[in-house]
Amino acid sequence: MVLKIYNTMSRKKEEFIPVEKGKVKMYVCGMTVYSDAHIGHARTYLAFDIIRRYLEYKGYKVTYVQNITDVDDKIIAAANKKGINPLDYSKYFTERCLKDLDALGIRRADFYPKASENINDMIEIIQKILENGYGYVSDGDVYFSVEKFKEYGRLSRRKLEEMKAGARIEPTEKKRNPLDFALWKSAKPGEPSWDSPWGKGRPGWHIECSTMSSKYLGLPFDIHGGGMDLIFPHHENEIAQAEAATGKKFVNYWIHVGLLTVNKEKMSKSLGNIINIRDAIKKWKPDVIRFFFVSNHHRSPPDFNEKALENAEASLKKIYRVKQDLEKYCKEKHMAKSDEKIFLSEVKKFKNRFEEAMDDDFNTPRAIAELFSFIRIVNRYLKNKEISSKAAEKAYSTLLELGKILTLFQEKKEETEVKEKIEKLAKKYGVKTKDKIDEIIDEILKIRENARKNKEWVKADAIRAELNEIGIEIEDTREGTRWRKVK
RNA sequence: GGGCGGGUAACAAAGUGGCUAUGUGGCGGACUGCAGAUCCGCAUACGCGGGUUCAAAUCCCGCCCCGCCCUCCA
Repeated sequence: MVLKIYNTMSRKKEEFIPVEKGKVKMYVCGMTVYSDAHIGHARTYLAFDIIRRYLEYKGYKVTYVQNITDVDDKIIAAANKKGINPLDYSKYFTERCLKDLDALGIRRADFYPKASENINDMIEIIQKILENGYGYVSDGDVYFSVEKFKEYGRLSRRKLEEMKAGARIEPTEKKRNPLDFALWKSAKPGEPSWDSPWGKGRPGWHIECSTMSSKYLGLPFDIHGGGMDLIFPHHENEIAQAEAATGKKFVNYWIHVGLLTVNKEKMSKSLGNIINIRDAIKKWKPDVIRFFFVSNHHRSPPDFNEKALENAEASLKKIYRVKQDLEKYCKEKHMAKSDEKIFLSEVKKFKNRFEEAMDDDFNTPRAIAELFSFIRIVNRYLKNKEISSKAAEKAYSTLLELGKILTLFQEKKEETEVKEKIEKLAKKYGVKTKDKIDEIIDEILKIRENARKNKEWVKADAIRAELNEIGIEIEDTREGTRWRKVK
């Protein structure tokens, strides 16, 4: 099966062919670290985490680089305001932001190069740009001359003349063309600065990505990504710089993810509606937030709102239930009632359809739809106990394998916490505590079973409610009471 | 003003020139002390107006509306 990726450069889905067979090199624009990571960051980095997971699933060896912008106007402003050294300030937030993403269950990239640690490489690239005639020095600053780069505007589909017309850019005497952008900024008091052939200063924003991506991945590399908002000017400028300096093609596939809104509004500082990851996970579990994002296609803009998250939570529960049911079924040593070839072919079919969806520009909502269709089939077979435990295991392993691509099933069970609560409950009902949680639960259910036999409904219902509270779902069936852990 | 992307049932969200998307919610049924889960079935769609076609929500044209970018931004 062929993987197709929607390439912003061509605005088409293209067959994916890596530069080097069996390997994928991807670079995603990372965070500017001056405050906590927010759910917009989460949306983007989760999307690329899943892209990376799927590429790995397809057998590619993926090298994933994400930069850290730790030298920047906003960082300097924020740090100076608090009287902290800007580099210390950004160092603090680098750790914090990465931990925020950890907390959400987003896998870390392979490399996190920092702007402040790659200044020399940036200077070299700027020198090459100057040597090749694409830039100029102006009073300690260095600028890129957009008119010299004939391809300028190709990614964002803009023409230089049109941009000038509607530009809101302040004309600067230092720039020859208002659209020229800074490669190097001369030092101002209170700013971190480095020595350069043009005097003390610091790099412009765009140059770090051109530099670090080519340094870590070589040119051209396969995938470059980021939020939609970065198409212009950031990515446009990155292309100009990298190609002007090296004469090589920069990137083969550009992937841009849709920007998140909150209650249909853009998330921005001015609206004051930025939701930090830290705050979001107080209200919603990480897996719920992840599932919400995965239910949206990466290129469309998801809207973060109460109802949508509740939906995600309910849907997720359904997935956890089959997982638990399959686990139990496998342990119960069932024999096949009839030919289970059909069931096994359904498992295979699910895998194929899932891959088909993911091969189509990483279409996670479609993959989820296939997942739910599969769940219905599994439930049907489980209900009638038609299949052997071995066949169930096949379904189970497939569910886990594919689910993990969508970042499902990665939550560590909060075993100790649950155990404590169960033990408390056991004590209440005079059940002797045992080593295994499962056994304690079984004991408690015996108490409840007795109550039910005596038609002590209040007591029986109370036990059920209490277990539910802990996350244990109770189900009375003809063959007795079953239970499962639901997060 | 220029560029880009959208408008799908109660909500969320895919997709597609004719064949059930999917999940949550709703309704009915099986099951059941109740509840829940599960299964079976049902209902509610494709912004508006034209056109092409045997057939369009899907293609074309026009219109309306929304969002994003053009300034730091994932």
